[in-house]
Order: sequence, then structure tokens, then C-alpha cells
Amino acid sequence: MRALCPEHVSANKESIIGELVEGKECASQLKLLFQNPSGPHDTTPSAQQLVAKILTSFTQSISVLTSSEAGGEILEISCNDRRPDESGQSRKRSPPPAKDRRGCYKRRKAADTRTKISQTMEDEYEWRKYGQKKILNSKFPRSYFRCTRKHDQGCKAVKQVQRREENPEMFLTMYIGVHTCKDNLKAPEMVTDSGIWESYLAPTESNKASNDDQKASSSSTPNMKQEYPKVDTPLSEITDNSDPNLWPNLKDFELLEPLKMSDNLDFGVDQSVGFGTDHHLDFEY
DNA sequence: GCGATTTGACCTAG
DNA sequence: CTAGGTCAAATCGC
Repeated sequence: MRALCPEHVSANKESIIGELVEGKECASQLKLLFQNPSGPHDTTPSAQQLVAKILTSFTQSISVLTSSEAGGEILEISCNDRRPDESGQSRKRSPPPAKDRRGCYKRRKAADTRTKISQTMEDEYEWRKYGQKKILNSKFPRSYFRCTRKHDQGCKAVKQVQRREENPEMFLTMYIGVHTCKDNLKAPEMVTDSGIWESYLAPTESNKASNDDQKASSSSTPNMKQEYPKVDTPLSEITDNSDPNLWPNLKDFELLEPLKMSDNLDFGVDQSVGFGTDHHLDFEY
């Protein structure tokens, strides 16, 4: 979709930049604070205050970005449709030979995709798992879900969920395609909802990793379906995605997480992921 | 018995 | 040829 109109983008961009600049300044102060912990405490904000401010900046930025999307569509920062023919129509290969065994299979790629990171693989949609795959160089398998309304209404939305290697409590969810179904709940937008911070610390007990990779993933699947209108939208980061290097990038970023957040602040750490990768904030219009 | 999930096979893009 | 996405038979759970 990348439907951001230029006017919106430029207006929002300024606002976002302002927020990010402020966040950056706070981060710089925080850095100084770490380098010189014995500095003047009465004149500089505490680490917690700075972290809170940084998070606020990110939140505001995300909020602006998200709200700029009409109709609650998920935000896409730096879209992926770099290729003109991403519709998949112009596949070089000849159509499947219509073998008897497996049906006409068409790999969907470069469709409308968004990525989010959250503490839970749940969201406000109903999904049905249709596959799981071990991914090369990844400790955890990737799970594949499609909209439960696929058969009813031909909804084409699918999502892929993978536990993050460096932080198994977090899930990287890639949404592919948009929901064309009517009643499978509201669109998967996030961040803009008020109260996201409160709702972010969603139950994660079910996410506790077990040692068995395969089990770990599948065992946390169950509530995928029953989970319902609950607006438990876990705070998350929506980013661009079609970049095949995205996930590794995210991983790399996580390695840079130096902060140990205090209890009331720990929600924000992974949110900054999207900003940590330099290519996420490049707007295309 | 039915619907959901698991899992290995199949299929395609790169 | 390989990695990853999808299918569908087998299995599970209610």
C-alpha cells in the first residue's frame, strides 16, 4: 500500500523528526550518565527519566506514523515493493504443472507485508496455523498462520511468527497481505491505541521457552485462535520488511541492547528495534 | 465426529 | 541445489 500521501508524509516527518531528535538527545544524556555515573545528579535527569523520555519520543513517533495511515492500516515504514512487478504476476516460472498430489501452490512474496515485534504472538485476529518450518541459522522454527476466514471469505492475510533468537520471550511477526474478511476483528494496527503501555505487559507466561525448539513454538500457539476481541495489542514495532536482511538486522540490533530496564520500564526495550536499523526510517513516496 | 494442529512432503524462487 | 513457503494426511483434543 505505501499509501502515504506526500503532504501527510512531510508534515508528519517533521513531527517525527522532532520526536526522534529529542529522543536522541536524551539517549546522549543517558550515555553520558553511564560513562560518568558519579556526575551531578541534581542537575541531570535520572537514567530512568531519560529512558522514559526516549521511549516517549519513540512512542510519539510511532503514533504519528501510525495515525497517518488512513483506515487503520498498519504502518509501513519504508515499504518493500521495490520491485515494480511485485504482484507476483510475472513469475518467470511456468504455472504449476497441476500435479495430482498437492494443489496449486503459489508462493506469495512481496505482497503487502509488515513486521512487528511483541511479547506475544497473539493479536486481534483469528489465525489458523498451517505450517511450521525450521529456519536455517535460527534456533527457533517459524510458524505460519493464515486467517481463519480464508475459506469463508477468501481472506488472503497470513502471518509468520518466529521467536527471536536473542530474546526468546519476544516474537517477530510478519503480516503478509491485508485482511479482506469483514468480521475477523479490527485491523491489526497497534501503537495508536491509547493505553498501549498499560496493555503492553501482556501475559507472557505461555511464552516461556522450553528447551525443545519445536515444542517451544507450537506449545505457545494454542491461544492463537480463541484469543479474541481483546485489545491486548501488545506494543510492538511495525517496520518494513520485505528486506530479506531485516530479521538478521533485528537480531543484530538486539545485541546492542545495553540497558537493563527497571521493572516499570522494561516494556520499551524491543520497541526501539525498528529505529535501530538504519533503513527503517526512510520514507518512500 | 469435527475442527484444529502437527509434520513431512511438495513446490518455487533465487 | 538450497532455503523457505505451502499443502494435506495424520494426529490430537473437545
